[in-house]
Amino acid sequence: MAQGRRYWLMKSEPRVFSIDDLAQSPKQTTCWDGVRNYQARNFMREMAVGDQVFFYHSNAEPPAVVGIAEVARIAYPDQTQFDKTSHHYDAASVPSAPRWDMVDIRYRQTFNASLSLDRLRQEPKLKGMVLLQKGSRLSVQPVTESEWAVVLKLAGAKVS
DNA sequence: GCCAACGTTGGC
DNA sequence: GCCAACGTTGGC
Repeated sequence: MAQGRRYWLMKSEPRVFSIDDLAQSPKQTTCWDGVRNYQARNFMREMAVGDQVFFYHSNAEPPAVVGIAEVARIAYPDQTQFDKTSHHYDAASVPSAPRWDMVDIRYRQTFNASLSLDRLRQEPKLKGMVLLQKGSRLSVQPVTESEWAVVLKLAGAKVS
């Protein structure tokens, strides 16, 4: 295992892009465009290839961690910021100094039983998770190694 | 669909 | 540099 491999959680609305969509993408890989929050962007800039990612369904019934992906490409400019026809267009960003980045993530697995937000809240060991903090809305957030292990265990997922 | 919490913008 | 107004996120 690579030293210092890190763990993250990324949110997506399943009606927009679900973990099934990721699994069915070419090479089971997608670029994570559209992030327009500086904190989330900064976390993506810290990512390394091979970092592990919990795939979280937000605005879902129920909201839940549904599986695992991994970082396949480190941060690079999100082209949608320059696309006037895109929802994510940012008139204040210029190609010589792109404001917004994205990473590529690759599908790894879908949990047999997804872990609802409710279930996660019931686990004392996960009290500190960024996801569970009051008012937390970050769409890209760090997960500690111990939180990663606890969630995996709750999911009954095979550790590889 | 509501609205609390949070981030961003822009007037001053 | 303060802060009110506004927009967005995302659980419920």
